[in-house]
Amino acid sequence: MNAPLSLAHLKTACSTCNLRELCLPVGLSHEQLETLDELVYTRKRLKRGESLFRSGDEFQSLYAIRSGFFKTRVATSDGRDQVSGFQMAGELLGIDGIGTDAHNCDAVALEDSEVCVIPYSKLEELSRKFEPLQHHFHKVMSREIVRDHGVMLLLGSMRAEERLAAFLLNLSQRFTARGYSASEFILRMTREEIGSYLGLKLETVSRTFSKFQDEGLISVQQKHIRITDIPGLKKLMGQTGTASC
Amino acid sequence: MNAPLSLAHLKTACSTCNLRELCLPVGLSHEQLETLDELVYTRKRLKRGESLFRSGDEFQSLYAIRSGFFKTRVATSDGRDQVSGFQMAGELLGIDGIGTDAHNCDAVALEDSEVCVIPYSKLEELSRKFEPLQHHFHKVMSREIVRDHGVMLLLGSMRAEERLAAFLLNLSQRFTARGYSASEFILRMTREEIGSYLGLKLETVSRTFSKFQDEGLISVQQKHIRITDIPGLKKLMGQTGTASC
DNA sequence: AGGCCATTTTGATCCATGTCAATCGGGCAG
DNA sequence: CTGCCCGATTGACATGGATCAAAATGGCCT
Repeated sequence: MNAPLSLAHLKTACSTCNLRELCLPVGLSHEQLETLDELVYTRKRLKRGESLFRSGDEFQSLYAIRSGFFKTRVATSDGRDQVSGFQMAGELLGIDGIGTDAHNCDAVALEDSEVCVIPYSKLEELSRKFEPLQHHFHKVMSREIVRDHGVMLLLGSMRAEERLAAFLLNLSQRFTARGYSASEFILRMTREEIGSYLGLKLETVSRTFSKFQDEGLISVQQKHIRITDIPGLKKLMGQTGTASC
Repeated sequence: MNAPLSLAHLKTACSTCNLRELCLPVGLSHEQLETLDELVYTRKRLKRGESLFRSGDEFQSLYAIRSGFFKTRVATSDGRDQVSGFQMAGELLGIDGIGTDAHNCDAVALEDSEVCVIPYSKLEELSRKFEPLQHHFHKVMSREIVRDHGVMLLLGSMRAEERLAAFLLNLSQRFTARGYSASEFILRMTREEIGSYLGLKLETVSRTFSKFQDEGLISVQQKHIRITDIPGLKKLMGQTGTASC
């Protein structure tokens, strides 16, 4: 009776999660990590297409992605909307809700996914007791702001080709950080969602992918992407590129 | 000898600052406020055109604007840059630096200004002891993220007229919150800076202002703006507009 | 007070991307 | 296995905003 219980505990523990180097616990010692384990009571599974939360929902928890892929989407009052980000394993969803106690965007699973539910009040409580957690949480929020500034830069001053190149390189880098191939991956989102994120129409995204292919930079087949010339893509966006996006 | 000292203290105290309803102390009781007073040791004055910090500078402190007007500016590695925001009294500068321990943008005074220097380590320390401060600081960061999403929406899906309308309405609202006129104000930034922020060229900004004037929505004379038809501007951006920008 | 230079305004033209439309292709349900 | 349907591709054309250019305005420094 003891063994199964501790096993169950093990399954939801940050201290044994293989994403701990990417997620909230990053940089904490093993002992510190165990303190964190009390943070996550529940997990939640979502099927492709399901929403984790929607704009207007009461804010209660943050969510750490354990597996899967999400998009977040913001909307204007007149019905237009736009993808504000794509999130993968180890990344945090829901921060937008803290400021107003209600979520300000929709988070939608783009494939079957699983998230760890982090009650926000608990996170605040723990991070008051526990300096490294506080510090790291602040860093996560700050980096989100810096990332957003990168997207603003992209939307405000880059041409379609540069936007797509930046987008692909960013995905590549994030896949690399997760131990996947830097040059070959499956796009979980549609051309329309990419376009929405990058401030382009889906036709422009499609055409630009084709153009990259003609130029030997990538090979595309529907959602399957292989980057064949990473330096070439980087050059396209004016050297080494921005840190974020 | 005692009196001058306490007077000097009074001058830098959050508890007596007339911006306390807009700044970090918002929503705190008077007693709680006095705890906050130990946060701000120094103020700093800047002349128009001076930088408060630059991208790459070591991150040490946040800055609360006491008076004046700032822009922040992010840059790509290939030299392009873009205004990422305009900040006025009561708003916080420097949050971008937390994530990497270095600033990621430049903050430039657009008029002679004064800021309160908030040592970040002190803020973390105090907000561990002091729950309402922690909570409010998190809210400030979260709202910054939501604001950025609003700008992304604007850059990604609005036309020039809508962007300008949103920009003017946002300024109007923020001036109102500070007790100034909602309909009449001085633009502290140039057309080029407005254009940079909104992803437009300065000529487009100028033309669109002229168009608004022809349509009776505003009257412009160089940097002096008077909004004569607020509902008209709102209608232009598809009803009541986004919360942020 | 005067003059200079930055900023703004306005005009003419161009081009990147949007729009509209048709076809194609692959994955999934039955 | 087959057909259907959603998403992707490609083409033709339209257009909003960029670009290039010139003139006007006003703030600021001497």
